[in-house]
Amino acid sequence: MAITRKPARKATRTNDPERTKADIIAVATQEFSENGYSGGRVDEIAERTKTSKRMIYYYFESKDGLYSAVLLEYYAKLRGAEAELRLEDMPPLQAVQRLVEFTYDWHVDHADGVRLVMVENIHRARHLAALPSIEPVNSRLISMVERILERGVRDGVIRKGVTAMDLYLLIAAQCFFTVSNRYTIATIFGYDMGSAEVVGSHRSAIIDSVLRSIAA
Amino acid sequence: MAITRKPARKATRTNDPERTKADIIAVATQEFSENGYSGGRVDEIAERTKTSKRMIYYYFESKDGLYSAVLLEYYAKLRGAEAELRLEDMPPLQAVQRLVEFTYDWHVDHADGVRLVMVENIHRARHLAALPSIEPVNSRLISMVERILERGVRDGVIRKGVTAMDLYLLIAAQCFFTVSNRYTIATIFGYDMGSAEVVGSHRSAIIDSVLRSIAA
DNA sequence: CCACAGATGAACGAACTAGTTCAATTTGGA
DNA sequence: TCCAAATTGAACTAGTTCGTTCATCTGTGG
Repeated sequence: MAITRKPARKATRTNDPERTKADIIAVATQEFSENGYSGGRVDEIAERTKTSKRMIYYYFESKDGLYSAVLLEYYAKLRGAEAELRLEDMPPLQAVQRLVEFTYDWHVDHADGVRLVMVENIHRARHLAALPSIEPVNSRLISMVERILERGVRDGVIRKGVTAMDLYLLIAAQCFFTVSNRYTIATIFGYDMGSAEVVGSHRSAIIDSVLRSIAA
Repeated sequence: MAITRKPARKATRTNDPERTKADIIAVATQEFSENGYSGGRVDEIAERTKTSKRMIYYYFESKDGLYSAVLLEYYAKLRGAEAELRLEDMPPLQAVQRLVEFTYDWHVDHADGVRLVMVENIHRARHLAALPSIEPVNSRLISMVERILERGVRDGVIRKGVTAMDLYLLIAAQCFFTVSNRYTIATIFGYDMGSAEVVGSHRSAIIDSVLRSIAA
């Protein structure tokens, strides 16, 4: 009798822990990226959630635990997106260009994630360091870039002496900065890196710069 | 009798408002850059200062006012350092290289300032925007870069089509990111951008990349 | 030499915030 | 059907934090 007690209603309206957890994390991501870790309010998160503060502590134990869950979720999403890029199958220069395009678009589309990473750096990556299995997964990206560089050098289209880390930092710095420092740049120079025209021209400028930097 | 009452002692030991203010700002800079705006504790600043909390509110009115003063001080220092660069007198490419070197070294040496700018961006430059006379002063830097580019194009050593903003962002992004994301990069990739060897090689890599990007 | 404005210190309070307590409800298995 | 475990809600608390109050001190102009 338990199965079809209220067939007209939804099958499971209450007691949906996964959905509840996901909802909490989504709201918390917004709150922490907007106000930082210390500035983020648990009560505020609770209020904007479909559930209550009690649930936050039930599932995540503490503010710290919730914040860590938010970070983990963010990096999991990023890893997932990167994994879908099949750069190994492309010609070296095209692979690099694709990586720049992806990285640029991804940062622009995930401003809250960028802010989260800023917050985490202010805290000296304290929470991130406590998370299990972060380094090995992301090191795959570096070896992927390494293989692209090797192929490029062999084909004579990429110059020797460029390390994978150099190239990755070159790309990441440009893409990250575009989003991370958007507001101070806009205030100081009156230059809005988020406006439609700038996004277009700046994106090409970065691609151009990266390709020129590694060209044979 | 007032002038030489205690010649053996210091002339003015107490009641030195300028010194007190400077002391407060120095301590506050550390506190805010370490813990963010919300995470920064006024009581903690007061305790580490030679003076008391009462003085903080006496001179700066509020936590907000103190934070704004810290920001203003930081940008004043940066402006001062930039003004001392006499790039106009140098050959174009040498001027660009000098600007990169200066910007890199300056960010590495002012990690607390970099953190402050991150904090300000998380708050969408709210405090910076409220500060008077920020934009005009810093726009001078852009026109300086513009003149270098013009000379470079005229001399045939810099390619056409590079805007001053593109070049400045290229430089600033690399130098800023090196310091701003040091901790997450170290945690995720096991690559310490603050270590002695990396600082050397990474600095050259950035100079190289910038020069290649603008070369004719 | 003295009054007065500027500068300073200690203690206090009102508001906020992370985390808890106590109790109720729902679910699924025996 | 019934019980134990999972899930949820409302009110509460202990500790913190910004900002203030009240009283005092310091240097200088008249």
